Amino acid sequence: MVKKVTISDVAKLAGVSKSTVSRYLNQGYISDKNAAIIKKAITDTGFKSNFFAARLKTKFNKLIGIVVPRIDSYSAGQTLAGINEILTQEQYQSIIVTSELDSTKEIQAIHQFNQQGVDAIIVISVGITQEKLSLMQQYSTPTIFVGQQHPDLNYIKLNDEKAGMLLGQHLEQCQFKNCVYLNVNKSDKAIGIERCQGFLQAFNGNVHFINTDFSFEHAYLHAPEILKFKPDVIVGATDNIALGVFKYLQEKNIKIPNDIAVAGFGGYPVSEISSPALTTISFNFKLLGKNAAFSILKLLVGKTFHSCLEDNFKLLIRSSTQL
Amino acid sequence: MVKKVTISDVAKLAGVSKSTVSRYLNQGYISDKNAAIIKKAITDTGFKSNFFAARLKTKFNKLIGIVVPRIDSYSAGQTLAGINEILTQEQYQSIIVTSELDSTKEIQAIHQFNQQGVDAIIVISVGITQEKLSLMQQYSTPTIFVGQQHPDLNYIKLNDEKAGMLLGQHLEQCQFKNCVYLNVNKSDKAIGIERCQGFLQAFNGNVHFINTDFSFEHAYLHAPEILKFKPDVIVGATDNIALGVFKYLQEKNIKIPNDIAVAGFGGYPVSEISSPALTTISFNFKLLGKNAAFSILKLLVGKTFHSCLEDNFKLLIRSSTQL
DNA sequence: CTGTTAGCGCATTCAC
DNA sequence: GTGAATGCGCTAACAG
Repeated sequence: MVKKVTISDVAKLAGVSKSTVSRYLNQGYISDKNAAIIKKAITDTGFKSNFFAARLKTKFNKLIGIVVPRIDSYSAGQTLAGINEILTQEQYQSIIVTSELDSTKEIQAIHQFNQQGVDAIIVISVGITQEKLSLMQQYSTPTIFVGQQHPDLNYIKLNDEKAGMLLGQHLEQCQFKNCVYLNVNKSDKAIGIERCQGFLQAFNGNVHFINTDFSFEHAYLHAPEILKFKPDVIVGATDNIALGVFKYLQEKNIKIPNDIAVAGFGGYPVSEISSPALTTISFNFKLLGKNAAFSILKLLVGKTFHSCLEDNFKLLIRSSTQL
Repeated sequence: MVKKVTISDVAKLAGVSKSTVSRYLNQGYISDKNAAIIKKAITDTGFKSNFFAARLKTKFNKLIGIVVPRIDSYSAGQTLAGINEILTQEQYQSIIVTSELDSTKEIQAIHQFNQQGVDAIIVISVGITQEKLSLMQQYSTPTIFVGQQHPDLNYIKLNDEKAGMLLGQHLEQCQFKNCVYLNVNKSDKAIGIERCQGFLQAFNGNVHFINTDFSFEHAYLHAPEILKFKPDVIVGATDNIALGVFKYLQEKNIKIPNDIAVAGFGGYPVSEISSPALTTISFNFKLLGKNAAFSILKLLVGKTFHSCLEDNFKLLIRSSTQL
């Protein structure tokens, strides 16, 4: 068992002082000769800087806390991948905590990260509450909210309202008249309200609402209620919701789109495989994640950051709405 | 900005020594009187224990390093969710690093975690190499490999050989005679070799091999090569691979399963939505993740841990192989 | 450009 | 039970 190799070991091997090694590590001035020697010593010893020790000294740790609703969802995975791509290339690391779609847990996580002294926090939020706003006033750790917006917060999110309009327009053009919209809880303002309102602005037919959670299963189980409204089109607030309905309709031998059309939001890859393929608004979550990471890095170096709504999405018209 | 309040500030306010405060923080023996005083002093000052300082000292920090091939894949997401569920309830935190399916990066990550002084490491591995084996001998941080096996390592994985046999048996029973097996690189021993060999043990027809990476796109693009073999059944080493072929076959108007049957491994939810639904071996990745977390916690408290192959999977016979 | 000297904030002996 | 002393591994002055 090899014991941990510290900066002293490297210094000893290289025949220089610890500080010189430290300088090498932190772009200080050192001679080319020593740089080469140290470099070799580092690879020979397998040294890796202990960031906890570094942190203790510098108060700057290259550590980002990330709060995410769930880790096993497509959108979260994509967003995290985007964040991770940027953070990694900037040598940052991240600690991920899941909120399990629970606002209280989200708050706890933010709290915790602040105490632990991460450099910054990215919150993929399930909704902004009053409690969260006052929490943010207490703390000074740079924090950015992803997916939800509020004027008092740093945020970056997709323009859900516009996305909703985009799909609404399409279904309006298809001349559908009677829609069932499977929504999510309104505490998720972005999806539950903005997206939906955008849709209503563009779609002129009747719209009935049914509430679901985010899951495929829930949508599937509650699908029977939908048919009471005799819709000609069903919209899921996410692709998973839409596909849950899909499964039900197929089992009932109801033809899509001939009997009932279906559309969703998300652009999950699975929407392409379903048969018929699902019309959806395809969001670029990975890019959203990248931009969130870029933004937090800006904030971290004291640059100003402007909260924004992104347009990284497009309407994919597929067979599930085309006769 | 608020000035940093340290344990000394608390001690001063409480009129005791730093050690006493430290003891209060770490369930050491202190008088009830002092405990009360310190408690008050802590809330008054708004003191938060500096996690990094504590860690530097104790070397035991409830922090687990996780290496994962990609964060935006179904299997990784599920496994991480399982790991996370257990770790969270035990108050552990995790740092996740992606290897991008690259063995070299996986090694770097292991290296880094060792040096950073995480308590333990979980590696969702892309394959065991000689270099990795010798690396593990150098370090003493409890480490467990998930998804790949080697007698010299702590590992936990699904029994890929058995899974391969299970699907092989089914296709044999269906009396298919000419199979194209879309495999992955053999450096992934679990999927590239074990799973495949299990299949070959049970399936008696001809088998032609084509190599793919893990992606839907790659499989789709290389699908034309498959038809040269005029197969009656196509097997993807993962569901994504199978579904990439799916898309191609559908575009070519080749009927599944009538013209060619298709099957995969994984049990990704999307396999249920495809049309026809995909016959697959459904793995319980979440349970695998949970068990990995349980195992690492055992290792952490010095209990013995036995590497094992798990049978958390089942054959889902669906329309893609049933005439 | 480099080595020496101090701590960062905390946990942990060890005396008392 | 409690306080003084001692580093954890590293960075940051400070001379040289």
